Order: sequence, then structure tokens, then C-alpha cells
Amino acid sequence: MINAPGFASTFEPALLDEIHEYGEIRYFGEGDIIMDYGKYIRMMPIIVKGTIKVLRMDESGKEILLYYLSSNESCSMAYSCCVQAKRSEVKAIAEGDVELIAIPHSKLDEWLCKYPSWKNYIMRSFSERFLELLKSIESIAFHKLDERLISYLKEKKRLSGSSIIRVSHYAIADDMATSRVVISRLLKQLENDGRILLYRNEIKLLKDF
Amino acid sequence: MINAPGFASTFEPALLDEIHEYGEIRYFGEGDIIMDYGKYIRMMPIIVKGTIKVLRMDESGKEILLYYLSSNESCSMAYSCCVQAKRSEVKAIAEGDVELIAIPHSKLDEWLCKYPSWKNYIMRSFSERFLELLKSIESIAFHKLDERLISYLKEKKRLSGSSIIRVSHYAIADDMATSRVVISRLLKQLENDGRILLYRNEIKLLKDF
DNA sequence: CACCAATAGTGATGCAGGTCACATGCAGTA
DNA sequence: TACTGCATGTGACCTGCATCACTATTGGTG
Repeated sequence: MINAPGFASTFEPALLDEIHEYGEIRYFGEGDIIMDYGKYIRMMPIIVKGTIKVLRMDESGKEILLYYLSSNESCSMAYSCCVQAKRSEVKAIAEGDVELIAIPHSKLDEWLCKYPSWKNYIMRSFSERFLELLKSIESIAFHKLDERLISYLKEKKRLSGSSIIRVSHYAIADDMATSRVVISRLLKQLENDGRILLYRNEIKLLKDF
Repeated sequence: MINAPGFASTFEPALLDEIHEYGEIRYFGEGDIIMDYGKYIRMMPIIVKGTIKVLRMDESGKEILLYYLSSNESCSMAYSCCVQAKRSEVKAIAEGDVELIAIPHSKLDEWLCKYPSWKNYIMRSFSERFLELLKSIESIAFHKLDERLISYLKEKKRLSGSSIIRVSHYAIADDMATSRVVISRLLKQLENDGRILLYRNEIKLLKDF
């Protein structure tokens, strides 16, 4: 039995039963690749616990972070790929331990008409993901790196629920599609401004963050 | 009767009849605002003729072009907003004359279960729009302005079907969220490289474009 | 024609951020 | 302890793009 918070209030009882019956629970550890570029997607994941990061790669091989998915969220790109039997355009990686329910392809369509709460969930998921992408575009197009870095750190804090972020400068640079040197410099600046403290593989956000 | 190419092959006959019965045909001219930020969306548009450009604005008021929509395409953001009775996050402007069919809110859901071709259309629309946004992110994040400008001109050529593009440097700069001066310089560079010819309010793409 | 507004061309300057090079420091292991 | 690999700090330099300032050209209108 899945006891994710919000699950019961999101789906109607009959649908919950079906989710439990047909959904397959899967576990992933830090860094596991849950979905990869070009792979066919046969299941749609709903995250029960943990955080997944979703990436996009350009032709030259550079990757950029699109958004994070956490409890009770799903990737609507997986949904539309699944329904249309298309290959994935993105990669999904587990951030720490992740527990998710994989819904088989055949049920997705069936539930759409059968359960209003399912349709609502899917539609909400679509628009949330759209909004994430829009925010991502805005961020890259209009904001300078220092602002983007601050947003990044805030998001990390939100997801982990802690002011202490365990991550290397290199990993941040990777997510933000820039270089380690640049991130190190900006972080040092934030430290000088008294907003964070830097340690090896660890960043501590101070009060006003 | 709508005689858009592809329409008949996209939707099954019974659905086509319903589209004709319940869909409301609307016409727009150059620059007309078809949809605006914060407005409620009560109809979903399917474009019959012409091109629509879809924009996003950040807090500070700067706008950037997300993508173009043309014949037989639709805006899935409109769809999900519509279904969820949410406000628009984007603005849509007519590029030249546009003819579209507005599908009333109440029919969207009904058809989803009733007509497989409708569901397929909606799902395809979702993933096409996702892909556009992903390409947009890639473009901004990884490509330099000159490359982006070339892509922009190619897209304009594709949409108009002509190698002669009627647009001012200022308008291009607006779409690409940069300044007129920068665009003028890059265009002049392209002209010096023998790839385009510049006239007032007009750009002629040469052979290798 | 004369005037004005829109469009376009171009030099000068400044800054953000990418890149290279190298030093330092920490942690695990032989 | 000495060695090795990873993480970080920092100076030097360069490029792309934004911004300012000014000029030149064109088309439309009184």
C-alpha cells in the first residue's frame, strides 16, 4: 500500500484501487537513470518519494536541467510519449532515493475517460510542466547567472527541506550548462556577501536565503 | 465548410461534422491579439489558415518568441488552460491574416473520450508544443545569436514559403529578446558573407539558405 | 517640395561570462 | 607518511553582446 501524502486526496477511491492493482512500484538510487534519450517509454511514472531531475541534451552533447519532479508529480512528457509510442526526448535521473509507481501504457487511456480525477491529474501535470519550461526559458533568456544560481539554490533547499546542500560546484555548473570556474566565482561572491557558507561538497544557506 | 488541407485526414468524419457544427470560425488580421496574458480562455483554437506567434513575457515586461503555430496546428497550452479554467500564461498574435476555428470548452472533454482521432490530435499537439519549447530552450542556452538568427530566418522562410522576408530589424530583435543594433550588425555580416540581401523592411535569403 | 518618423549603418565602450593555467587543500589509500 | 584524485580558489585573457551616441536613408504626409 502506498502512503504518499496527497495521493488519496488526488485520486478517487476506485482509481486508487486500480493504481494499486496495476501500478508497479519501483525503486531507484542516487544517479540511476530512470529514463534516457531515445528510449521507448512503456510506463508512466508517478513519483511517490524522492526527487527526479529531468535533463535535455543538444546535438553537441551539452546537457541542461529542465526541472525537478517530486512527490505526487509526474512527467507529462512521459505520458504523451507513452500514448503515442514515441521515443523520449529527455533524460531523467534519480536525485537520492526515489520510489515511484509505473502505470502501464494500456491503463492510461482507459482511465482518462473512466476517472475524472485521472483526467484532471494528467491535465494539471501538463500545465505544470509547461509552466516549468516557460520559467526555464525566462530564466535563461532574461536572468543573469547570479540570479539563476540563487534560484537554483533555493529550489535545492525547497526539495531537500534543508539549508545545507550537498553538491559540488561542478555538479551545479553541469545543471546550469556553464563551467565550474564560473560557479565557484559566483558562490564565493555570495559567501563574501554573507549569504552562504562554503565547504567541500557542501553549501550552507544563511538566514536571508 | 472548412477546406483546410489535412483537416479531413486528421479527424474522423463524425468528428469533422461536430467541429463544423460547434466550432466557430474567426478571422484575425496582422498584429491582432488572439490571446493575452492573464485572460481566461474559453475556446480552443485550431488554425485553418495563416500563422500565429506565441510569446512569453517576464516580470520586467520583456517578451520572447516561443514558437509559431500554422495550419492545422493548435496551442495545447490553450487546451490545458481551457480544461482547467486557468488564465493564459502566454500571448498569441496573428502574423498576417489568420483564420481559425474556436472549439467551445464544453466539447473538448466530450470529444476526448468519444473520438480517438481527437485524443490523438490533442496528444500530438501536446508533444509538438513540448518539443518546440525544448528546442527554444536549447537554442537560447546553447546557441549564439548568429546561429539563432539563421534559424529564425529559416523558420520565417518555411512559414511564408518565400525567400523574401518582410520584416524590420527591430521586429526581429523583439522576437529574439535582444536589441535592434545587434540584429542589424549580424544581418550585415550575413550580407557580407553573401548569404542574404538587405533592403528596407525586407530580407532576401540567397541560395544556400 | 519640405518635413517627420521609421528604418538602418556604424564606431566606441563596458561587462558578463567562457576559457586557460595553475595553485591549494582535503580525503582516502598504498 | 607519501601518493593520488577530486574539489576548490584565483588571476589573466578573450569574446559576445548590450548599450550609447550619432549619422544616413527612405517613405509617407501636410
